[in-house]
Amino acid sequence: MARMKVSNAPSIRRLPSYLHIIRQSRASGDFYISGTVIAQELNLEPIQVRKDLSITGIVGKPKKGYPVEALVAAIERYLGWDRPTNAIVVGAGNLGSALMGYPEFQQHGLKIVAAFDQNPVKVGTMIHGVQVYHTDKLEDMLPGLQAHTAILAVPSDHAQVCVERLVAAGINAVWNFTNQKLRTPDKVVVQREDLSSGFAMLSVMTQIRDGRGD
Amino acid sequence: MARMKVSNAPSIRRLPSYLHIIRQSRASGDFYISGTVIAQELNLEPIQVRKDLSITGIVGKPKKGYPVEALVAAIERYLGWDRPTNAIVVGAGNLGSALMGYPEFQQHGLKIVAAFDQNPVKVGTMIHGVQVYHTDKLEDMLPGLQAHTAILAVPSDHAQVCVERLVAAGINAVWNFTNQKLRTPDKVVVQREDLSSGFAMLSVMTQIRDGRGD
DNA sequence: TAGATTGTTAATCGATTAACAATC
DNA sequence: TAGATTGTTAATCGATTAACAATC
Repeated sequence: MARMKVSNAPSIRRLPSYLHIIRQSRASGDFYISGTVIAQELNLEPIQVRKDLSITGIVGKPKKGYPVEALVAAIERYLGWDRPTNAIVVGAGNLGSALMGYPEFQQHGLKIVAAFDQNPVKVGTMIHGVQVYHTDKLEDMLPGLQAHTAILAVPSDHAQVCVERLVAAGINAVWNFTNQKLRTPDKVVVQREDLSSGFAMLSVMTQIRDGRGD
Repeated sequence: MARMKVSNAPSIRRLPSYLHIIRQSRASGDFYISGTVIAQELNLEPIQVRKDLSITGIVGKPKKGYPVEALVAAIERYLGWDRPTNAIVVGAGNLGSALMGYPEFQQHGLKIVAAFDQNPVKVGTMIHGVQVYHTDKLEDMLPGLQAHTAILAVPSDHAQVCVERLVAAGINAVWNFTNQKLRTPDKVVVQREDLSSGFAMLSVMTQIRDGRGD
């Protein structure tokens, strides 16, 4: 499983955007929303939206679109966002703190139940309502927290050591915000969030626009 | 240009990881690095690394690999990271502050020259060495800052209004950390960084591993 | 030299898009 | 009803992977 294979990955990545729009539609009282409207909103092709939504199993009505309530439920269910996920933040620095305060996570069932850090100045404080513990307490506390997901935001050079400890203590899903490739046992799922690759895209798009000749 | 079309997008997104490893290799005194080694480090196929690197124009030597120094320079050049990019951060909240303190940006030639925020408590302070100004000063200050890139980290409901002001004031590249789709003139390049889609991937991978039956 | 590694060309794979009949 | 929108099937497109001759 060293490299987890997910089919439909591009579709899955688009689902949260759809969910966002469909929830807005629900909030404004609509009962149906068409793929055409969603596509318009996100600058996509309607056929792509229909294809993506088909993975949720919801069928639409010609002329009306998809039933909003059922679609929200089906996307949440497909993503596993219909049940709570407890997570810990490891590394309560700038980025870790920002993630603790990120309001949207609640809408994904993601609950940050504790943070861990080496820095004695941070230990014992609350950041955005989350208690910060010393990393040494990790093994003691993790079982009681009912959390198997870790949001990793430590300095890059601690990343590998850190993840090994996390896995030993019971973590099996890691959202990796460091720029390190992590070596983990097969059963551990890792999603790397790579800011650099986003900036690479922005840089290249800028150059092309400015006539780099591509 | 409403939807900027970039060929090789997946390759471009991988280049920063390659660059990171090749720089490490350089730091440890190597003159050559093979695609095989890079692939091993990142859990990729060697053929993919070779294909990706070919877009930089650097040719390798059979049996030895690619010249480290030339490859670093070529990737930086391809990404436009060989020349400085001045950027402003708009929204000095949790995420905006974290981005100002993100050490890796320096290695990409990205320099944050100012931050803007509505909050009077923040205005006038320095965050990670970056001066925070009131958003009202945007139009006055931007011309003097020589910055055409904005890192957008305002609350989602301000995103659209905000980007319109930015564009009017001279911004032509936006790194969008809000969850909003932005409507912008064709000439403006936008890269959206969507945390939700990353979490969607993590959630689905977890479910598959736990036997959702996919 | 022998063999590891390259670059190229072709094959495969998967995602996007097009076409269109079905239908509310 | 007329027409917008759906779901399906097929075509296209682009990215990944395989095969292999060239070569240091």
